[in-house]
Amino acid sequence: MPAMSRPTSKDVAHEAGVSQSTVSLVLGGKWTGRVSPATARSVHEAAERLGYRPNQAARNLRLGTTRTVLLMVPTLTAPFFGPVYTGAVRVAARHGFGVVAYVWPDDAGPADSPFAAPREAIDGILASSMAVDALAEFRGTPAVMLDSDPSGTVPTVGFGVADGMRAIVAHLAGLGHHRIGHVAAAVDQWTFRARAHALATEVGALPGGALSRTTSAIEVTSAKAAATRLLTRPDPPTALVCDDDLIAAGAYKAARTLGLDVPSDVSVTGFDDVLLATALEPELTTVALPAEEMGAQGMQTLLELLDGRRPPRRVLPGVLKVRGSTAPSPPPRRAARR
Amino acid sequence: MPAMSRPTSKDVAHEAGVSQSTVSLVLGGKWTGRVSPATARSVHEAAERLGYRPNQAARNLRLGTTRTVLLMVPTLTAPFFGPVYTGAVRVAARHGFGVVAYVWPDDAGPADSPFAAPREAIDGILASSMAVDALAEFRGTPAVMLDSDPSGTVPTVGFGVADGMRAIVAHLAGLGHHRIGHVAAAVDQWTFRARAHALATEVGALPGGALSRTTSAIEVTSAKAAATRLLTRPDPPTALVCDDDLIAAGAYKAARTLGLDVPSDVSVTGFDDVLLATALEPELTTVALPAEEMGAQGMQTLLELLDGRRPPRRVLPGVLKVRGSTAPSPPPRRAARR
DNA sequence: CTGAAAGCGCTTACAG
DNA sequence: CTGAAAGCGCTTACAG
Repeated sequence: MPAMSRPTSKDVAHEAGVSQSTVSLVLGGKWTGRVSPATARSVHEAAERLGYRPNQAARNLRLGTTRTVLLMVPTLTAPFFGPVYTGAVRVAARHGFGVVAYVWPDDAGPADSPFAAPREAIDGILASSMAVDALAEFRGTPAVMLDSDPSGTVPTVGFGVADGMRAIVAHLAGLGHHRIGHVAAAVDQWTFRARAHALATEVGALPGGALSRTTSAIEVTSAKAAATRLLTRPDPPTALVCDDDLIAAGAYKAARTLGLDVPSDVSVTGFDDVLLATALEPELTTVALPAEEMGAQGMQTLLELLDGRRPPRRVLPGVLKVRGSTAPSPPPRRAARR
Repeated sequence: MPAMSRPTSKDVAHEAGVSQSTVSLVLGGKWTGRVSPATARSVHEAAERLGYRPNQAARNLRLGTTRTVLLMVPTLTAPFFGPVYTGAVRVAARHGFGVVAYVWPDDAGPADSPFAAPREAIDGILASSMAVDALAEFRGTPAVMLDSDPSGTVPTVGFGVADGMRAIVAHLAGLGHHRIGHVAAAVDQWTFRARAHALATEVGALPGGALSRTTSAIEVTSAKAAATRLLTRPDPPTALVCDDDLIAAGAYKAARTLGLDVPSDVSVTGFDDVLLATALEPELTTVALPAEEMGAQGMQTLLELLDGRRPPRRVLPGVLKVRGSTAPSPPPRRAARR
């Protein structure tokens, strides 16, 4: 045979001397009692010989389903999304679904063509940490939003972010802190707005509570600068509450550069509990967010949705991990000098 | 209209009072000069009204292409793969391709069904950090391997891993180190075998060079234990070469627990230069691997392959980043006590 | 136990 | 400028 294209089920049928239907039945595993074992074997052999693999596009078209779910995330560079994916895959696999990750928005832009391939050949969408309007162009596709604004009509799985902040403030207050600095993530996501709101509320309710606030990119250099701003104020905070573990790492650097010890001069807390949290010295007090569980429950929710059910809104509690970066508030001191 | 399924181009045609072909032409953007502007407008309006979105499966079947590439990675939890994805997307977007990430092997297992959906409805595969046989079940699909054994027949894009190790050893030797400990990653990947081999060769070529070696999972606790083993030997190394930045973080912890200062008592190096490297104190001397560039060049290579060309093998140099974790070798000392 | 036929929803020559 | 028809490669009733 000369250079030829990929074999189809027709080729297999011809090779095995049977009809296309028989090939489909056999290869689809639905042949017992309908096709003789001998025929089945010869079909398998023919398929093997030809290196046949079914065309998914045809299959999807015929079946009207892809058994594939798209996990839409704003970035794959944050350590948070790996576990989310892993959790989603775990439950998807049990139901014969595949999960594929997709970063949105991407550089391709929607202007290119209204036919953006990977976004459509799917049965459902799991969208993590996005604004609701991200789903606008997917209307009609069943979707579940993760770690996002729960006020919309789309089912969500969220974290108990406010409770997490509450736990941090309670912990800090118990150590005698009441001048708190918030190094907030300069990222326009619901979760960070919720964190800021909860923190402000909690510190406001604290006797003598004083909150200072600045924002930072989720990145060490920027976080160091931001923390430095807070720490060099006239009446500096004794504890820095950071929106993310990576920001906390920047706060450590700021403190050290200013000659302050973590935690005896200044306490630092993070959020997420990624690998970095225990790689740091001292290990970081932070709120662990069950990212993998979020992926799992998100997929669970999506599966229920695809099943025609009305899944409940789910909220996963964050867990405060007290480690070495928080300690009793030091006696009042002057502002550190740069 | 009662509860109905998703509209098709036929529905749009009917709504606009034109034929299916006209709808396809208009919505595909190939209408100028072939369809009157008025007709085109009414098609667009009808499509809008109905919330029409084309069925990708049908489109893919008809066109025989998906303009989608699968990025296969062993995990999404390692910080390395985010940039690889990002780089791949960057060049894919320029060519109208989408990129979708897929972790393999996954829990689904191949036993479930020979028809694994997401793996097939694609034009090509970018497989990162995998054994060659990972591609076995994808035979026929154009593929490029990243950071993998280059000895096979599949085109590859790799890192100059050996040169990176060479640079590390040269740097360390220049500081007077010759007793080197290798905290190797206990991961069966080509890149780590290449690192081990290069390091052994380089240290072997060093006057008085002595290499000790142990392995560790790519994870802080395991790395700490591994580094401790090396550091508590009778004639301990003065420098620890770690296969990964995260392992280096564990080495820091081991040193501190043993009362050793990094870098004055023991130098530590990493590999990769992920965010963590500069979050640590002292900042980590490591070899930066251009992960994003690998993704970009990998996609470039795949595009060439899809184009029927025979792309060259590409190698990207690692760059030694000298930071605070390496210093001149200390005078000989006794083994540290646990 | 096996085959012929229809049809999933597109796109693209081909006619007119 | 517009439409009717074929066909991409499957799967699934339906006949026999």
